[in-house]
Amino acid sequence: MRELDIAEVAERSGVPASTLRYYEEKGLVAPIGRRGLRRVFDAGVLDRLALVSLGRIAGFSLEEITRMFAPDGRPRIDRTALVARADELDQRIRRLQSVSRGLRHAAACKAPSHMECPSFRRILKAAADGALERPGGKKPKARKARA
Amino acid sequence: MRELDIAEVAERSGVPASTLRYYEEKGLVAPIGRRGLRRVFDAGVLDRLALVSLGRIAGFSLEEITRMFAPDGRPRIDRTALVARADELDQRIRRLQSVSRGLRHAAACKAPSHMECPSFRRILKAAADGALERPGGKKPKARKARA
DNA sequence: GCTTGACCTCAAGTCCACTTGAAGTGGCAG
DNA sequence: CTGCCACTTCAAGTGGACTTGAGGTCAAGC
Repeated sequence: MRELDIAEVAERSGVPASTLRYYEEKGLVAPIGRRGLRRVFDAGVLDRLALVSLGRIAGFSLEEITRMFAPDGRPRIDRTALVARADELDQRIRRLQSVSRGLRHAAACKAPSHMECPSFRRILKAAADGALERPGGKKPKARKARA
Repeated sequence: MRELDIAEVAERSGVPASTLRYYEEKGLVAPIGRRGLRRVFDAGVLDRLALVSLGRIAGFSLEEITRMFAPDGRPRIDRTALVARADELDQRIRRLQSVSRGLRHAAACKAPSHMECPSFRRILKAAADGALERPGGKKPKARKARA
């Protein structure tokens, strides 16, 4: 079991030391001890951080991630919740694909105004429709689309 | 050309009046005039807002959106930049797909610890590798992955 | 033993996209 | 003409995720 000091963890994970302290405060990671004042981490923290990273990318808040894989300390996860999240993520992915198509269309379309193009409008709508009700917390935007 | 008051725009777009004022301040939308103090919007603002929404979903900051489709006022867009953005977005989508797979795998995998599973580790790596260098501004996370 | 400087703590600051609140204005129904 | 209240302005507040700064500690090399 390798012991790492905070600078090594920072270097190997790419997560700044200040962030590591912040994560510790939030209960996302924990040093296995101290050498004087200095934190001593187990190399396993790198996996932990990778998991945090995964969660962040998936759109979870730190708070959610904390609850997810560390109610006690083990990476215990509610499998049902995970699948639900994956479903949400897939939904988001589909919208992003719409947006990507929209961007490419906008780049290619010769119409003077993109808004005149039916296919662009359709894409726009597809992307916008999903804009409501975000889980992770990126952009709720519209709660009552049309009265 | 229909004229809308701020409440109508808010209702039809789902964007709160406070946000519309904020957007105006940021140069994202503009009323065509005033009736007394009150803003009067052209119905076209709805398209504009849809475009803003599209941009937000794509991960652009308001600042970027402003520059993108309104250097002067028309929806002038740099097509090359758009394609570049679409490419970035596709890259992001691929990472998200990795994350989705990771979540589903975590939910299904019977290994006591996910970290023991090679396929999970692979997925994790795929997701993490792209975690650097974000455009829109969601999470740069690591600037110097490994020294 | 002394200096060095990486590490520590804690409070405050930053960024982004908004939201909220207080105080004021004025269009329009009655 | 009056009064209501939807609209206005401007300043300040919010929240999440960090970062920064001031001031302090201590392990280690000289």
